[in-house]
Amino acid sequence: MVSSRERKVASKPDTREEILRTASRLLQLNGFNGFSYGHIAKELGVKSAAVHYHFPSKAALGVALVDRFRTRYRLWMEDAAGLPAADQLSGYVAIHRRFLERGARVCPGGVLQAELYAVPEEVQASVTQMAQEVHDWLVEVLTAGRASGELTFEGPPEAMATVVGATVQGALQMARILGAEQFDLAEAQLWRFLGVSRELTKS
Amino acid sequence: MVSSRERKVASKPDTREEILRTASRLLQLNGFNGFSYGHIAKELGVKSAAVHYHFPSKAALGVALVDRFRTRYRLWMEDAAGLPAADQLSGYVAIHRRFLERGARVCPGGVLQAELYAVPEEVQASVTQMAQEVHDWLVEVLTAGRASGELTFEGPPEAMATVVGATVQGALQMARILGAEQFDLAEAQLWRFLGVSRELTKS
DNA sequence: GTCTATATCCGGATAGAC
DNA sequence: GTCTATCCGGATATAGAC
Repeated sequence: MVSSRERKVASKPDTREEILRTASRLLQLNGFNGFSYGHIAKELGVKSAAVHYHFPSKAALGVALVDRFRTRYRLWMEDAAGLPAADQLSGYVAIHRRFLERGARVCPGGVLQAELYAVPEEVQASVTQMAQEVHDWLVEVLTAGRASGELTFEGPPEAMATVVGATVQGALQMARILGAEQFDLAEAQLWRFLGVSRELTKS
Repeated sequence: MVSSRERKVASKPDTREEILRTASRLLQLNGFNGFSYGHIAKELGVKSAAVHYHFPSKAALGVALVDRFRTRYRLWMEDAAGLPAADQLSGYVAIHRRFLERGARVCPGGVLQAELYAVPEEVQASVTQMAQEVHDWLVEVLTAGRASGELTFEGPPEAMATVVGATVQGALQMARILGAEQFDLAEAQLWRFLGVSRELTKS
């Protein structure tokens, strides 16, 4: 699927992609207002003007970051669509736990929500869409999971979705201070509330 | 409060205090890196140099903000110490819901955790202490509450504390995007998990 | 305590050479 | 595509007058 035209001859694996990866890491660590073109450029060994070439404005960069994350998310959801509800939820948690493992990062969506009114409007719009999509997905999975008998939680799926999403986001941020174990504790607790014995669905 | 001009000349209730209140509001709305001396000064109708007089550096201002919040918290905890566990937890949630009501703000502690590595070290230290204190308090209340039979949740109090804290923080941030109702849904769900019928402890 | 003025630096952004 | 050079504005911070 890779066109023959764009084979990178050894040491030139697409600067644009590297920018996105670096920026993504910085976003997860420091927040949107906690990194700059200069930071990205320095890490990549280029000048900030080069970054501007690929992303004219920081708003554009922010939107690209969110949309990239959003796309991956959607692909993953489609991929996991057939699985049991518990497995889908397990994957959802695992995705977030990975942020933690990669050096105390937090979810890009979460940190952008926290500083929502301090980021460009275009970015706000993208974040809003992503958050809504993820929330809808959670509601869906929880609804189906309970209908099929896989899950046995109480209360409306809508409320449960908010608790699951908020717990994951919040625990991720909290884990930086209280330690990574807190995230695992929170996860274990969620499984109890969902009526799932975790050992069974360990991925 | 009223549309009539505020006579700031007549009533002079400590500029320092007004700075803290304004900065606190901006912090809750935009995050630590989302406001400046200039913003504070403009809102108060003074120059930024005046703000520097009261708080020499932004780190100092940040620490003052956190410590002020921390102190209030501690006083409130002492105050509520005698109450039933459900009432204490209810108050805890209410404190946070108030942020929401005051114009889609989030918890200062929460937003600082989100951008933790992008704030001055002194501020990080204060935030860490506050978060630890609140967490310890939650564990205590939950432990005592279950021991007394008031609460009937499953799992270790430690894990439940993380879920409660994370849910509140996360739901607050999420409510900006998904709507304030989400916070209430999450709260209701928490009460279910705690085995408390919410109507009884409505404050 | 607050002001004016200023120093310094940084961040976002653009123009044009290579 | 990346560089050098540069502009602009904003942010932190300080000095000294009032």
